[in-house]
Amino acid sequence: MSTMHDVAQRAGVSLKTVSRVVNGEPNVSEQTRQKVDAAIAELDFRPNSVARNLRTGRIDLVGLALPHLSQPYFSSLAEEIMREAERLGLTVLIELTEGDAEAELALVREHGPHLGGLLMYPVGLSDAQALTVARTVPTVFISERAYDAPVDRVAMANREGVRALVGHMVSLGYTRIAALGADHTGRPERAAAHLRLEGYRDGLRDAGLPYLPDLVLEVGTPHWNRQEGATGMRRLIQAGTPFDAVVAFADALALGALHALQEAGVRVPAEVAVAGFDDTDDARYAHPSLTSIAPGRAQIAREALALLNDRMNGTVERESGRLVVADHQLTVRESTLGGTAAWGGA
Amino acid sequence: MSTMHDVAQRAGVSLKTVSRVVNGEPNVSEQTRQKVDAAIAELDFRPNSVARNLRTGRIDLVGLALPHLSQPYFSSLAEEIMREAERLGLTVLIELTEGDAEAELALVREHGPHLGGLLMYPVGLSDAQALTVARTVPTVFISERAYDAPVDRVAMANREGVRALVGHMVSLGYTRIAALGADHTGRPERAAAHLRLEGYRDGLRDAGLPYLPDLVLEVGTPHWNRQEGATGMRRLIQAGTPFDAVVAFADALALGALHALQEAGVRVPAEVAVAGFDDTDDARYAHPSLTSIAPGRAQIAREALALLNDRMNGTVERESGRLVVADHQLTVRESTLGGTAAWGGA
DNA sequence: CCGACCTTTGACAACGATGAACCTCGATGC
DNA sequence: GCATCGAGGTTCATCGTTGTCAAAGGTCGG
Repeated sequence: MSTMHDVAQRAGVSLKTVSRVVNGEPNVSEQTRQKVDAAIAELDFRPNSVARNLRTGRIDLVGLALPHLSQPYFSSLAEEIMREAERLGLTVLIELTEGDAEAELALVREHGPHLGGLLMYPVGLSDAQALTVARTVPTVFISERAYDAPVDRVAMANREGVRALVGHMVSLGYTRIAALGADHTGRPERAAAHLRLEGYRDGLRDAGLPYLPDLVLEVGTPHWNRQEGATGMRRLIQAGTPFDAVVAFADALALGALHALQEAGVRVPAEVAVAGFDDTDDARYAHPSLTSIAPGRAQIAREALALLNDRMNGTVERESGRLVVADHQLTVRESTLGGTAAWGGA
Repeated sequence: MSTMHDVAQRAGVSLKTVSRVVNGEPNVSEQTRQKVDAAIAELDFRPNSVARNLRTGRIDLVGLALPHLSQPYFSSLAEEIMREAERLGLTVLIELTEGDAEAELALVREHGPHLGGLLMYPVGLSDAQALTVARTVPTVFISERAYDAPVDRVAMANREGVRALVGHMVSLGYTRIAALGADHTGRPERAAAHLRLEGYRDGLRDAGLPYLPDLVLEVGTPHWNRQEGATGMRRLIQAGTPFDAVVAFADALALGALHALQEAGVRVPAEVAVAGFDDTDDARYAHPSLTSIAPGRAQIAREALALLNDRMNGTVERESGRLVVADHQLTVRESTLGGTAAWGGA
């Protein structure tokens, strides 16, 4: 590797002048600039970012702390964030927390000081711990849970999204709409479930439909997965409570429900309509393809990095909290329409 | 952040002595060591890795270059590698190449010099380019394609795995076994398809069964996905060629095939058995759950990092090539047995 | 023609750590 | 008693950049 020193020598100028050219600083004559540029090209010089970071104290490395990578939502979120970060000239370092508060904190202790900023999808963090994290390194949380602390957060339109889903069902004439994925424990880390249930109630209220507790299905584990969806659906079918639509709080739940319904010989959407939330690839490729709420992943990535950029540049008050809620979009597919689109279609 | 200087002052020793303690170098009295350790603890000092890297020229950051993160195989591979790397005290920097040779090279040009090592799942790289990459930064490729260049590579047991699948089918009494996912273009980046087809032939030969071209289904795009699997399967069904089993070269293809079969009213596994390759989560949760070959992801991660470690430490000849093929494991599930296990079960 | 002022450039220290070389001091060998 | 040795410690230069400051040279108004 050639260094700035080599370039300076070759161009017959001082080190500092090369630095000026590289960083596009003013007060360099056009002639000098060209000489330096030529030398840079000839030597294939690239500034050593390690040395630069040491000198400036700035680091263009931002951490991305996620519980897992294997769940589609997280891997696609990571992809979006990496793409957006590249556009901003930032490098993303992904860290896995396993959804464990201890690991979340350890990560920040360990890597925090060497990161320029941090995007975190927290799971176990308490209000106080979230603040601790944000004080260690410029941080933006991507989380459905509201923190009682002055921290930045980007969230999905949980409530509005489900409300739109219910509205969609109503507009198609369905009236006995089940909710799948509720949580009644009130645990703060299940905030997404709570908000989505609120959205469900909003939707019913909009339509003047009654809220029927028998149609609200709780699921077990905190991970919304297909098995939980199938189990919940089977419970409803066996209970014999009549219903003509299912709004699941996650695509995985909806896919499980879909399976349980087909298993029971119920035709979707002819007899029962189903919709999910997240707009994962699995939803698109399901059979029938699944109506879902696209939570604006790209926007979440963009906004989160924008907020983080502000913090890294110090252009925002230190102990302040901002909230951005991404736009949602209703994506209608076969599971609520019964159209003739081929399997795997849009 | 406190620096080594602060620690030295607090412990009443010189900077270098602190450095010795931190790095576990010899020639420090027990007494001094304790004083320094105490000071480190009190100040919560952590060595600035940026400065250290600058001085030593060593970096504990290894790149992981993958085409995507959204495909389950890659995200779970990434998880395994990150876990293993942590055990080795290495940090992993994930980079997305989109499967583009240009991007793969650009990445190496751009980040290569700042990485201690690189694990790459190459897609577009030619033999010569692979060598260029390996010369820029210590590199281990994770790839099914053999490179005609002295580079390290870790691969799956493509051929053996499919051979085992065919053997499994045969042992269950199936005799007209279709292969789904073949490639006849001969393009080197489709090496996995070629090897798996070889394994298919091996399996037939083992059993004394004839190779019937009509049962070998090529699929379109280079990405093995569900749609391609479904399309291929439909083609075979329509052709009317009798078959009683399908060995798909990827789980995604198998899932698509499963769908096409069910769509056509064919019962799996009662009428036709289906198996895949990769042992993804989707295979486990499919209905019926899918028999598959587990390619030894954990082992791949472990071996790849072991090879890379050697290179980073220079304990292996510079221009040399080593090959590790991971063990495969046949994972039998409902799609070939028709057992009574509940949907979503193991 | 002089000082004020601006532009262009360079010398030098600094970021925080580590490696090389050197110093000190008590113990050891002959 | 003197050279030698090794443990324990220090000092100083250095990695490759950027920030600070000052010097050199030019322009311009008075």
